[in-house]
Amino acid sequence: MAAMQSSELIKREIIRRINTRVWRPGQMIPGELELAREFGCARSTVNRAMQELARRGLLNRKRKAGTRVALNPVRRATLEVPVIREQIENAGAHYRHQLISRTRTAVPAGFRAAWHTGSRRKMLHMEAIHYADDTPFIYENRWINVAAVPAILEQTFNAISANEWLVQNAPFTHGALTLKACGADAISSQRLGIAGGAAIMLVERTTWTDDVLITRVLLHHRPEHCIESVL
Amino acid sequence: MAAMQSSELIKREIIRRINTRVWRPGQMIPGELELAREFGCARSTVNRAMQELARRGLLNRKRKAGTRVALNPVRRATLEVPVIREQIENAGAHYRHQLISRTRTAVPAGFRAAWHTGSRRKMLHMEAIHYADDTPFIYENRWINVAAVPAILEQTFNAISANEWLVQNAPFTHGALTLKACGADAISSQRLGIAGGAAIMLVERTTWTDDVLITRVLLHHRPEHCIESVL
DNA sequence: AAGTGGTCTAGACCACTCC
DNA sequence: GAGTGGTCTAGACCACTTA
Repeated sequence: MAAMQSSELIKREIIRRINTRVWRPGQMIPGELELAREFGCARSTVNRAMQELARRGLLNRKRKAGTRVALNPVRRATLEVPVIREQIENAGAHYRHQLISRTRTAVPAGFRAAWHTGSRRKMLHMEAIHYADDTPFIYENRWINVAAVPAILEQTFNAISANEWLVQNAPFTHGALTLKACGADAISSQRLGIAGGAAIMLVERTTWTDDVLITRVLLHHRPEHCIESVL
Repeated sequence: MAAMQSSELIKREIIRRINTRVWRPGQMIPGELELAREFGCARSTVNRAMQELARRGLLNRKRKAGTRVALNPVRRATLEVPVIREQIENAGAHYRHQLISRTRTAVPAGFRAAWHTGSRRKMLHMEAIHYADDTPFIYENRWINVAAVPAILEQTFNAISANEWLVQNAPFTHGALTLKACGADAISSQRLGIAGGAAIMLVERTTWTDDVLITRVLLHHRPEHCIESVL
């Protein structure tokens, strides 16, 4: 094997050997030292290449046990989650949002289990509609933990949506995303101006910083809405 | 600042400074050398930490220009796309699949534009149902480019599903994923044993190796199905 | 032209886990 | 216990971009 120059080339060569069945699924492949000798580079260069491929799911690595080609490579699709305004503007439409309600409220019973905060009256609930060229695009139903983001109370959300304000002012350490198809209920069909029962994409996002809940939002999309991603 | 020990701690410290507004969105942050001195570690350790955060979208890095805190951090959700069998078994259910049809056919007119292959009679079309504990979980509607995977013709798909066979035998270089909510049509509602018009999650996956199309599949999920992910 | 990040090296020590 | 990957260091050179 000719000497290679970078971890990028090493990655490609490893992928090539997997795809051409030189190394078969489940099979153990040579260790870092051996590959470093073969490729004429330092071990850490091979290490970087293999860690990247393991992160992508193509390799399974274990200390002492070595590195194996993944049996059923778990593909990961990367979904970009932009601010709603940018999502709409990137589609070439004019963005506008409208606040519908804004109340301090108790946490709905169904949420309380998932809520890590004990207090029951410290939630800000709000509804808004995001328009793309005057067509309702998303009906947003959001709860915000006031204790985590006290500055939220000073916001009117006229100039900037809660979505965008939170992205800029309440960074989170981790979050969960759930996608579900569901029939539009009375409220969301009215908000979106669509027929009741129409199939809509419901996106739920919840974010925390260090186990303190920041916000939970339900995004009801228009029926035609597609979420696209690459593998 | 006390000396830190690992790139993991450095990452957390950087995140902390971003979250607590020590470093504000859009602001330039110190260079690798300066942080390495502050944290009492090698530059490459800082480099690893910052590259990871840039990959996550929290930082924007440019040579010579330095590193800045991202203005509107585009969050990326990582969707795991496992083999359907594993998806069902991981949910604790018994997996079973049933082939419904298997014909060589022309490419449906609606697809031909997206198809990069000119030939019209070289497609294998198949339908299957994936069961979780004897409940129809996914109705699969798949087209396979025979020219790209000739060995597919020898498969009966009794012992192994097309999904799993392709994952193991037809590695792809890139793919596209589309998620959409739609009402069940006559066929899919019958296949899944659900009411017509019920909101179901429709997943479309298309994969290529080097611009040669391998397969395109429509997965019709049960109405309750949720797709979960982390941010 | 100069300063920043990107990558690589050679070596070291450590952590994990299989034997 | 021994062998593997995980991480770190100190130094080097290079690539890119801004000034």
